[in-house]
Amino acid sequence: MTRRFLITGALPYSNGRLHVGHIAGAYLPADIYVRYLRSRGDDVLFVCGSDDNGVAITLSAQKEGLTPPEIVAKYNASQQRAFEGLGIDFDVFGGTHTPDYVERHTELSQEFFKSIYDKGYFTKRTTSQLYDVQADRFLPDRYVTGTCYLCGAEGAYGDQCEACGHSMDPLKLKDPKSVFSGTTPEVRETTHWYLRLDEFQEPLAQWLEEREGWRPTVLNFAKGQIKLGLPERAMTRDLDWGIPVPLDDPDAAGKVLYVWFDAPIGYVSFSSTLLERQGGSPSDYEEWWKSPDCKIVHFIGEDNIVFHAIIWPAMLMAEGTYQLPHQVVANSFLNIKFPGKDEEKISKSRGTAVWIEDYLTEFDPDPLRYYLTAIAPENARTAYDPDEFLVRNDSELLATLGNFVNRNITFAHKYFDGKVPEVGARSEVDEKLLRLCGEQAEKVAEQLEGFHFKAGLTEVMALARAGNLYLDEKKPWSQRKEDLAACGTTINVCLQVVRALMVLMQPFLPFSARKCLEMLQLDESALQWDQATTELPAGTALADPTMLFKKLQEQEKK
RNA sequence: GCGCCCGUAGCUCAAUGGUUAGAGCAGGGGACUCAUAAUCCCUUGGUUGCAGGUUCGAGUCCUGCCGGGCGUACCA
Repeated sequence: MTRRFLITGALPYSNGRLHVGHIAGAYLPADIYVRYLRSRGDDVLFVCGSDDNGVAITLSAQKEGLTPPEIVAKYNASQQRAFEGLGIDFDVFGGTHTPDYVERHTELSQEFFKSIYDKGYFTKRTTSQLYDVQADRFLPDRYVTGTCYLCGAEGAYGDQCEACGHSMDPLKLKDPKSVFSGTTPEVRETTHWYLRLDEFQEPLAQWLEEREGWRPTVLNFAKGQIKLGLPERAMTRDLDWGIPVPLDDPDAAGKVLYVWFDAPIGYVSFSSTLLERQGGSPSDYEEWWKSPDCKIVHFIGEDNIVFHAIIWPAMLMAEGTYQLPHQVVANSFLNIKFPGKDEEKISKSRGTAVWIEDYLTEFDPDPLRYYLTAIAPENARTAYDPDEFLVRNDSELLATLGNFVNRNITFAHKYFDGKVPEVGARSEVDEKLLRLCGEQAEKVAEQLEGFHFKAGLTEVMALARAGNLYLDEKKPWSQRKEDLAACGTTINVCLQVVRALMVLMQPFLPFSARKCLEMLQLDESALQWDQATTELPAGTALADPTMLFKKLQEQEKK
């Protein structure tokens, strides 16, 4: 029976380019999973897009001398280039304030909000907040500085004093200044709508308790937050950039939805836009989002756990007609280790990032996909090391996998007229290796079904290693001189392994799998998972060998 | 300060409380030559951060300590 999956990648904020951390965290594992599912014949919708709303967009825009729509367009395009270059192949890459998507997004977000509103899960509340008269805007806590009223340190932020670590009430800060204009803000009253998360504390706790197969990091964090208690959270903001609050109430005038309220709805609205574009009805998204036979899997980074494992499910519970996520897969952050320096966090401002667009000017996508999967921060933080990237490309990816494919294709060309040689009587050694293809296919599948991408990749490499070992045992370069038929059998068996490897590597290394496909002169359907053990007939003509991977380290001559 | 997470070989990572803690890479030695000097075999390497405790049995559970990280801008 065909399974159905709706897979999402966390919406990247459209005020910056993508770096290796983004990819390792959410998008690469999501893409691997999707490619795997598709090769199994499952029905998959793979959805992503940029997160275009919120105060940070307006600030970034200001900083770059652009309008919000301009900065959104700029980075949405940049991100799409990066994804495309890496072969991260979404069915749709929308944007919550991007032309072609914003209309549907607005509509669905407002509907969603109103639905929760009608059910009484919002509290309308008026509070005092600091207001920057000159900049004509309310100040988020983080955008106020002043003197800490607890320790007296200067430069405390409205949400926290970095000197003593205490959280701050921005209204109590001494000598407050707006980060925007530097002027002294005044206190004004403002009204917002707060989501009553407390109403969902019990249902959420219960729901999380029943989750199976979730990573402990996700569950522990979410359960811990719930145990601390879920305060009401304002779901509206005083801002002129975003989705207007859809209420007739005069207090709602000029206000927008909190960016984290509308962002996850982007998954839904992009789905809707996509399905309509494919000739369906805009409401077709309900077959994915509201049908229990479809499994929804969110891939995110660790900073998103609170939203995807608590707030978004709470929103869904409040709205009432959607199903809850089947899985929330979160990776930890990826640190970076530059030569001669200590491991450190990826930081845009300190320039300690490896940008995807930069990477792609120099290297092919698959080596990065390989390396980022091999070091994926699935359980704990790991570090990206540019030198190690080169080493692992040369000594693992190229030497073990690429070389195995290459030596067999080349051998067939040299001694068997560029064709798959006839297979004679197979020995137990031959049979064992052929069996291993199926066994490894099962192991890889099992790991991927459980979201263990790193372990899955290890099993792919294990097959390549077994192939190399087999070659060394059979020594076809010697067999050739003594018994050409036996030699043919050996190469035939190896080419079966090449075919299996092609199928198994496809989710991880799609570009290289395609090269294999071309060398074996097979069509697309050969990449289906169950084709891993389909025998490549003797006599099949092979295309000229092409290198799957390039050597990247400087060769020290000698 | 408080809360949470983490600490396993030089590096990246594994080990439902159950034999002697395992792989890959890197290092050392050897074999081979089809292949991108790739491959294959052998090998070095660990007081599982430290100290206690529970248990027939602890890398795994508990307590304390040390170290790092997160909770806090840019950020997955």
